[in-house]
Amino acid sequence: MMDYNRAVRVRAAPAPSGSLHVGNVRTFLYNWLFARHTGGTFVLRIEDTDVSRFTEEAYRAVLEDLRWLGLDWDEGPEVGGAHEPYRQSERRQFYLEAAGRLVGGGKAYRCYCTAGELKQRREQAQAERRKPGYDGRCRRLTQEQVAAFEQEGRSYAVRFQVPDEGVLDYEDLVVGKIATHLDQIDDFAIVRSDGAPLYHLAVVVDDGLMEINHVIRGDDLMSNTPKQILLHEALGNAVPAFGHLPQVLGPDRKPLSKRHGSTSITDFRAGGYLPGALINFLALLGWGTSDDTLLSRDELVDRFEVRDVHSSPAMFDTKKLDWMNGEYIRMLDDCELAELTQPFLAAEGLIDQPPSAVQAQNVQHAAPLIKTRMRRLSEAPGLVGGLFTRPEIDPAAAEKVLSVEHVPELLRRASVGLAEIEPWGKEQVEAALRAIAEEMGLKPRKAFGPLYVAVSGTTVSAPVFDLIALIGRQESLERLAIAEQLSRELSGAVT
RNA sequence: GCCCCCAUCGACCAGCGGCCUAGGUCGCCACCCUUUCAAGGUGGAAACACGGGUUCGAAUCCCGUUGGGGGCACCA
Repeated sequence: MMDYNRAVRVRAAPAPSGSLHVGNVRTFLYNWLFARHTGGTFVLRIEDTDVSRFTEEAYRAVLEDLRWLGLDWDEGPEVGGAHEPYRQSERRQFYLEAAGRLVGGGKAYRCYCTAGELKQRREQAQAERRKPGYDGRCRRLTQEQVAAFEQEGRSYAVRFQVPDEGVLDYEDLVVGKIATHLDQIDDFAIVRSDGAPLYHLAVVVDDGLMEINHVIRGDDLMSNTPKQILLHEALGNAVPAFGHLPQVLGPDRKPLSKRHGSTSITDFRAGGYLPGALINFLALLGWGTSDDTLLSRDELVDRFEVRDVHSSPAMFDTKKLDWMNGEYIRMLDDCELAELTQPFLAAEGLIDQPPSAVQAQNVQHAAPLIKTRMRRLSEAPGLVGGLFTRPEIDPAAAEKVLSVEHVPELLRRASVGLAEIEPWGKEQVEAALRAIAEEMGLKPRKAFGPLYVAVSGTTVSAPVFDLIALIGRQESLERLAIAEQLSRELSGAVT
């Protein structure tokens, strides 16, 4: 079927506009999987030709995101390679040289139309229901007209001359056979009138120079492909194979974008997602096998085939990601989980950064208690916050649980019971409290609910016997006292 | 307006002409377990967009319709 006798060379080509968007990450991931699966080379190239739009900070964010995700590149910024540099802003000479060759060879020409003229003609064309692209007028300029423009010092852009008719077709790696009528494509600009090389030129020159032989990218770029094939041919490059990935959709079935909320890697990281889970999830968006859904990086690499990638768009389903992230959290051992949880506790001010020895110890104890209860690391503070600081009692929980008639009595007895325990430990705490529940003839649910509120401030948290044991006798008794007081007020008022 | 792409449960994936009374996973519902909440276990509801062909036979191939998306820049 598909023949990879050439060593595969693919690239990720982000425009550095800050933390990466998950949609782009999926594209990069597929390239990466393809390279790793075939033993090929994964190149990272930064597409920052439009210098005014991009910052150094955004550039670093991109590298940082890729590293966090574990998508390592074989050639590119900071690792080097045979085709340096890997930032387009530093490769201008190559583009200009290529543009010169194209003009010299009669494959491209100077266009003296101004932005204003172009805009006006475009609008007129649209008004007349004609296609809005460039009309090719500067192609037919006479010697005299050119001389006149040059005389008045008018600046020019460089346009690629596209054949007026004919059909260009290619076999798309994921979509299949694609045919384009060349009359649909107008003479597109490859160098701006201020001398800045444009996207199409830069991409084609770089893909040629870097010997990229498989271009896998979003299908929003699909209609660019004929243009780029034409450019490759004009430049004498080996034309790479192209594959176009469908968009990742938001819950409203529109392409996923900022307005859907958190879509950048930074957001997911801050939201408590693990890179492995995100990778696993993204890989399955548009590609998959029937049997397994939890796939390690190696398994993904092993099974991934570009030809199995879907040509239909997929929706980004946060629910499934959350579930999967929970699965990945459960695969962590307690030490790893404690380590990963620390920043989230610190962010809530529950522990110091770095944590004190006691705090670190407590986080370690907390890990097994929260492991099965979390889908995202950011949920840790809500589950075990009470371990580090005395929580506010949630009014709703108090109203619901503490206002019940038997509760003051229950909490008082619990205090007495806990005061007498010797030695202090989880088993003893549990035994004592269960004994009290039995004495009072209370079902576990009724008996322990108020304890949760007293200790955690809410009815939802890590198991309460563990919490009490970890918090210690002194602090536990104080919290019980506070809750008992509140309970007296509430139950008195209510009944 | 013109060009291009897409179409299986709510979602993701399996299905490559008979094994499909359409399978798995998430989510949802119910039950079990249970100190809350989870996790775990068991079971359940839930889809081939529509219309024509081709074929002995179509979710699978072809053509239309409808619906969705993308593109038509001196952005990338």
